[in-house]
Amino acid sequence: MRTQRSTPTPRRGAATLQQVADAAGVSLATASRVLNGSTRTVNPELSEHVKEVAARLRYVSHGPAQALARATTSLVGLLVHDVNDPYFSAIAAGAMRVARERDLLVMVANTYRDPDLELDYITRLDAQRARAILVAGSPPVAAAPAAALRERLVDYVHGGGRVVSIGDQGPDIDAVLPENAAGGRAAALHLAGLGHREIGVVTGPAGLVTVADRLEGFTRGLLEAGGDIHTTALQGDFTRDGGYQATRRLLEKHPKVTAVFALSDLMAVGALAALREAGRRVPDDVSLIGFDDLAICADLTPALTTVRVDTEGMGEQAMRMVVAAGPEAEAGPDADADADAAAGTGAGDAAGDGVPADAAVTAEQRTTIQSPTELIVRGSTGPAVS
Amino acid sequence: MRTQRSTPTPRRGAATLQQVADAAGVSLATASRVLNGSTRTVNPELSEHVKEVAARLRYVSHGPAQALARATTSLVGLLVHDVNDPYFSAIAAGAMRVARERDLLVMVANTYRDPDLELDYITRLDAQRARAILVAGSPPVAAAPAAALRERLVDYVHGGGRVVSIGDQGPDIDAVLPENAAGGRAAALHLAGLGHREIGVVTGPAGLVTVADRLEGFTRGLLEAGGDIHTTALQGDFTRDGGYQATRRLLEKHPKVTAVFALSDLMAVGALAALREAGRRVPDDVSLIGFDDLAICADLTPALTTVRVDTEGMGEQAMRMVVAAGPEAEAGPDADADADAAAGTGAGDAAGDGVPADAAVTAEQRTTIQSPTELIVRGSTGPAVS
DNA sequence: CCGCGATTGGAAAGCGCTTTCCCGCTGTCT
DNA sequence: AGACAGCGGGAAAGCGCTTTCCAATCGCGG
Repeated sequence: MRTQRSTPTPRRGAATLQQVADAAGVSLATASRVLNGSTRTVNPELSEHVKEVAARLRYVSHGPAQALARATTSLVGLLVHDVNDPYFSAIAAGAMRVARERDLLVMVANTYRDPDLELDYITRLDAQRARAILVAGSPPVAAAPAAALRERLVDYVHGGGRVVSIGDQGPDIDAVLPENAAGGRAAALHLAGLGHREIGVVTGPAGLVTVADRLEGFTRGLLEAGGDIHTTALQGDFTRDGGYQATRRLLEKHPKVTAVFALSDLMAVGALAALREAGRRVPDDVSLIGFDDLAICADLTPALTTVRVDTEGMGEQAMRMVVAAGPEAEAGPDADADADAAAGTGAGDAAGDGVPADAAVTAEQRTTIQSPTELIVRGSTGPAVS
Repeated sequence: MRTQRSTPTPRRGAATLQQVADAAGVSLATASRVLNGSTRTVNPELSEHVKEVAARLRYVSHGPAQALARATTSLVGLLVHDVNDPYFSAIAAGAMRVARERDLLVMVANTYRDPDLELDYITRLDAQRARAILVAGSPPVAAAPAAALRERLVDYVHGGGRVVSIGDQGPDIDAVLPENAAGGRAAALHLAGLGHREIGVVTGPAGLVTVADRLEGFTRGLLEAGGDIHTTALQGDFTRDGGYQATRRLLEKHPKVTAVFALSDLMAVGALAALREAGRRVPDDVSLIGFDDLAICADLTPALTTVRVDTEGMGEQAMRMVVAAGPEAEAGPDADADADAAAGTGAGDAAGDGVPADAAVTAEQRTTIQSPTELIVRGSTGPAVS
């Protein structure tokens, strides 16, 4: 019961290449060459004719079929904890800008920080044969899920995919890394410089690499600053409400703090609310400093002093890495020569007891890019008063 | 290694169903039935065995191939002006939640309000055979591009796709519509009730349906409230900076305003900055009211009075509509019996002359859902002082 | 004038998977 | 008992497109 090759089936909807070819009186091969790039050349007139016919028939290429035949797609996946969090939406925006330039479509997956969901999404993206996957945000806190994630990603890479993470996912995964430690250090020096000696730290879940790094830098900065500085750390969710709650507890437990360092701006927003609620004026009674420099920071009252992270830029970088690695050959080992120039952080600091090595390229030959952070002083920090 | 000589091609990367079938000693058909749902049943033991083999071989189904064979995908597109705008990221988050429930992957396209980009993205999504497309945000301001967009969408629908817009895209497109007019009216009544008689309106680009609707409701509300109220409208981009600029101009041109209505919260944030800069205290000197109820509103100083729009809910609704229409019943004209049950809107409509009919289903049989808005009174509005 | 490489169009072999038939078995109904 | 549904498994025909090969055709030098 098979119809001849004239017109297979007038399926509902789009015209097929075959139909275009028939209508134009050329072969399938020629139509394909005309309509979807090819190395082969086609007679200009013929080509024009085919294009006209295609337009008339409203032909739209069939992505899945192309993907099958070409063994590659133009889809990339983006894993974020929550698109609705400005930190991640900025990354997404950056990534999408580059994707657009490269004619890629990006599938965004909201993981809600659920490790199972992350794994599941990776599989789904893999199933779609996404050309690459961008992973934004810290890995799961628990060791087991984090390892599972890494393993799954490595698998995907072995399967021919590319992965770049924004934030560290471990030694196997290429990454663009915000200089969280440097930023934390800058925050510490700023606060110490203002004379604060009783500092509250509103942190996110211990175990989040982002949290650990920022904290580590902060601690180091405090040490560097010298003086007798006392800190109290309280932990909350890495959200506005987490910051609010943690700050409330902080004030209860340790009412004498003259400064609060919130490990993210979102938390700082919550902290600000808690501070205000407790009757503390910012920055007169208590200074507040955040981290990330979300767009809203400048419009808070007082404007929030914070550490700027180039979120959008990181998204762009990550997407660029992911696509650059297409036909390109491996770059030489000198490619990272620029990284260290950035900040005078701890270039030669071998002191490290707690200091994690900040090598730009590990033995495994993974590629990483540092994204600088910068202290932005606004109105929420001021001299300490006791 | 584990490669059998019987397998077609040990391609780089993933195992194919064929390889799994061979390794499990069953036919391709059986493997398919086991691993990817089917109506047909398979012997439990055999099934288990195939699954084991598949797991061992790390088989991951090939989406594009499935799409080709099944003539349908599990991809849906989401068109937004800018993911980085909290209004849209909230919609995206809502849509993704539902997508996740339905095992759909969503491809997000950032259009930057560029009509050409929108068209292009629709084509690209169509090419991927996206099962549906969600369009968020007002259509282009200019008539021609707007019409082109609509036409392209209708085309896509005729090709078998589903489209739902969030915000009105014209009479051909199913939509979930925020009750912008009602919200505008509520804002007007609130302000009028507080005694304001000189009101500044900070609007977005004339022509944006969203802007027009909110404005229309506002004007109507003012009329309803009666009294001798004077308004001055200034226009800016639909962004924070647009609000800032417009407000500056407003204050220059009309310094006596005692209240400002910003047509979006983002604009209100800018307005707040401009007001503060001009030395006006909010709400003592000037009341300020926004629209949308972004998460940040409550944390501004003063907390922003605004009209709540259930952005995330709209995203969910839209995605639900898009997938609900799955079975593709088509059926006779009786199939829609359920629709009207939703709201007691205008069962016996007929009435309207000037009033835009808010029928749930137009003659064209498109489906729309209203998403209610709600006035949220916070600290940025207060009694008028003269 | 003929042979030869260069072009350019077409036929056809897949890409990996779904699904329709078809076939051999059992179990059941007369 | 014989016929017949019902069930579980396999062979094979595509889905729409890319990409080898092949086969003409054309231009030219010998």
